[in-house]
Amino acid sequence: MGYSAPVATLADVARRAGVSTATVSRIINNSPKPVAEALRERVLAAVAELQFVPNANAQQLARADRTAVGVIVHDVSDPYFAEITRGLQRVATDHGRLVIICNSYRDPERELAYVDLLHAHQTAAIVLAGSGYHDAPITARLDAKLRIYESTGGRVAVIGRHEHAGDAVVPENEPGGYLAGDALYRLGHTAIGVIAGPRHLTTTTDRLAGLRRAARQHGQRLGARQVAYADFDRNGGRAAAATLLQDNPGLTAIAALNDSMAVGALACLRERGIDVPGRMSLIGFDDMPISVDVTPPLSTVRLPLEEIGVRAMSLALREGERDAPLVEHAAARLVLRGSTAAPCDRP
Amino acid sequence: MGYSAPVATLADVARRAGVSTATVSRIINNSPKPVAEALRERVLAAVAELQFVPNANAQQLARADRTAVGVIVHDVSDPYFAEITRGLQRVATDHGRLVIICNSYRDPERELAYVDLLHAHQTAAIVLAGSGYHDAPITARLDAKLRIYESTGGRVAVIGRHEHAGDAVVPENEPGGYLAGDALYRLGHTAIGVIAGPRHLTTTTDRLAGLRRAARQHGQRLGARQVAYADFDRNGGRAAAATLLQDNPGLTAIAALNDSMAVGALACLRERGIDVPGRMSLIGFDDMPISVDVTPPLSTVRLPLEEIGVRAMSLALREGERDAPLVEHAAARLVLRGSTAAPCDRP
DNA sequence: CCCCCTCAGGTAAGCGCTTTCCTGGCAGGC
DNA sequence: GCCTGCCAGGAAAGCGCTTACCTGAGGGGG
Repeated sequence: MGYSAPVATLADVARRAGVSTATVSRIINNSPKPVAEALRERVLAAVAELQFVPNANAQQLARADRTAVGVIVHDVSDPYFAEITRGLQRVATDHGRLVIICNSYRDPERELAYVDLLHAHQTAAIVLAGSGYHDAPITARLDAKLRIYESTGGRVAVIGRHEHAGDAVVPENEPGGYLAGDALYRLGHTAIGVIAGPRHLTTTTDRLAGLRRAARQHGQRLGARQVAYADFDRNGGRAAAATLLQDNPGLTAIAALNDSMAVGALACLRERGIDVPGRMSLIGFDDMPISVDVTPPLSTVRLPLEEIGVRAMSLALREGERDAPLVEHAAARLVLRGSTAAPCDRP
Repeated sequence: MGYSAPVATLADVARRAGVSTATVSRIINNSPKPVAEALRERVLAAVAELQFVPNANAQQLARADRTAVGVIVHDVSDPYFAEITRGLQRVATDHGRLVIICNSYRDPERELAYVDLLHAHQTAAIVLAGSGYHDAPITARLDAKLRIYESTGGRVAVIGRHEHAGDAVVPENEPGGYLAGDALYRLGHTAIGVIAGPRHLTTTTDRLAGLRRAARQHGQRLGARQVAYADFDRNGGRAAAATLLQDNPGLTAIAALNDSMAVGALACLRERGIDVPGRMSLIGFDDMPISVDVTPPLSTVRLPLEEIGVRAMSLALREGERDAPLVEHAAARLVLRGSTAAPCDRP
């Protein structure tokens, strides 16, 4: 134990079975070339005895085909990406592909490094699942790396808005933002606060743009104090809610740019004894699985996350020459649950 | 576009720079062997011009060292595994290791296949994060495959109880179950129902065993009707809660064997207008991040999930000969929040 | 009865790197 | 001035497979 025995190779198996390596290779790969049954059995026996496991690197090198696919997400443990990943995985597995999941942890440099890494590993495709950045140098470098990868035969599909011309499935972030805003204004709210994600993410700006459009259409506008930027997670939402409350005494509704933040906001509101939706309406974005289980259940804008994953992987894996890039949109849908209501009369 | 240019190789770079492949290799790998500055620049320029990205498979094959590590989980999108994975990733990244995440989707056959796959890819270590199975043939095959992998120099660390002698970090499932049961009995409950996970998972039986021990100690016992088995997720919990309610009219408390199921049970209870904890106490297990955000906040048994991941990866990556396997325990801790209370007097 | 075709199986040339070992040029010492 | 030692750089041998091509034996037809 702990003693590292010499690894059995194809050649060992061949020697043991008294055949050539070519024959062994054909047998373990179910090559179409016919092989006598007796030989096959001898070889299989040798494989078992030597506990031979073919070296995948050597196989990859010798074969021409690329088989694995890479996925770059911000963080799999974030429910948003977890859902998308589930969809990605499903399709990849159905195609018999191994998926390599890379977490960039929202670090653009790491994202770049992962593109190179997946390129180096000869993956057949890369799916970029994170939001795009408002950062020209990074964006340009990313695009360049993806192009190089594509020029060597790799396929790329991105989720969301990226400065990369190619296959993409883009969630309707702007329309979704509009839906959330419109719902709130229609209910009669006029003093609305927004909990936004990091400024440099396109997801943030797109959703926010939708919200602003709704405001405009209802003759309102979102002032600087009405928008609090924070991290796209529960703690970010909680902190942003506190800021918003402090800066906008008359607030009657809050729109959070994702559900995690909304849940954080809910916690903040609960601590302060502010009834939702009695004294404050709250709407989220994404419709993560747990959103129905908080109290009150969260009104939100639903994005078909798993489906987005499915479609992105399908694009990445689609056959044939791609004359023109395919851009699919994933519809946002308003889901009204218990956390939104008309504003109460001022007491 | 879409036109697959011939991929630049090390040899191309060497030719372009007018040096040997050995020199290029040394430069791009920062080999300790000194190289004249002029050459280095020429080579780097050629690398950039040709957009050379080294073939990782060829590198792996030529080098002796194994660098990536593999992780096999049931499902990354399950919060339980998402948390563990976060810990695993962090440590691996700190060690500069690429992590390959494999989702078995709770299919033992797929788990076996992934062990082979990770073996084939020459990963330095495999971390098995899912629960063990009560299924002798599967268990034996898994153990055999892991042994073979280890005999070739691979390192293995498992999380939870598996029939594999080796490094492990095992969550205190039995003690945790005891903690949950004891808390309920101490509050005065005597009619307790249990929402259990799949019978064939060791996690289920271990937690249940703890619960039974608590019952015994309080002069009670858990009858067959008091235990409902279901899938380890929200829907499973919801269905199981309904069954329990139907079969046990006098029930005053429910222990769910994980938080997802507890959340499902909560939904069931809410639908039926059964107040928690007024008419029914509820306790979960794991303490997932969202457990504080449901209403009432969930009492539960906390497992340090991310830490478990950290420790498992540290074990897998530890240096040196491993004379004896290291088995670490991860302590379960009772966390009482709002979903548990003394039983109300019968109305 | 011989020739040629067929086909199972083997031979060997890579796949794209790393690394050991070797070479040739230069400086320093006697 | 010649020999030794040192060092930058190159030649080439693999790493463990796959596969195009070759070989030799057996069978059928003329």
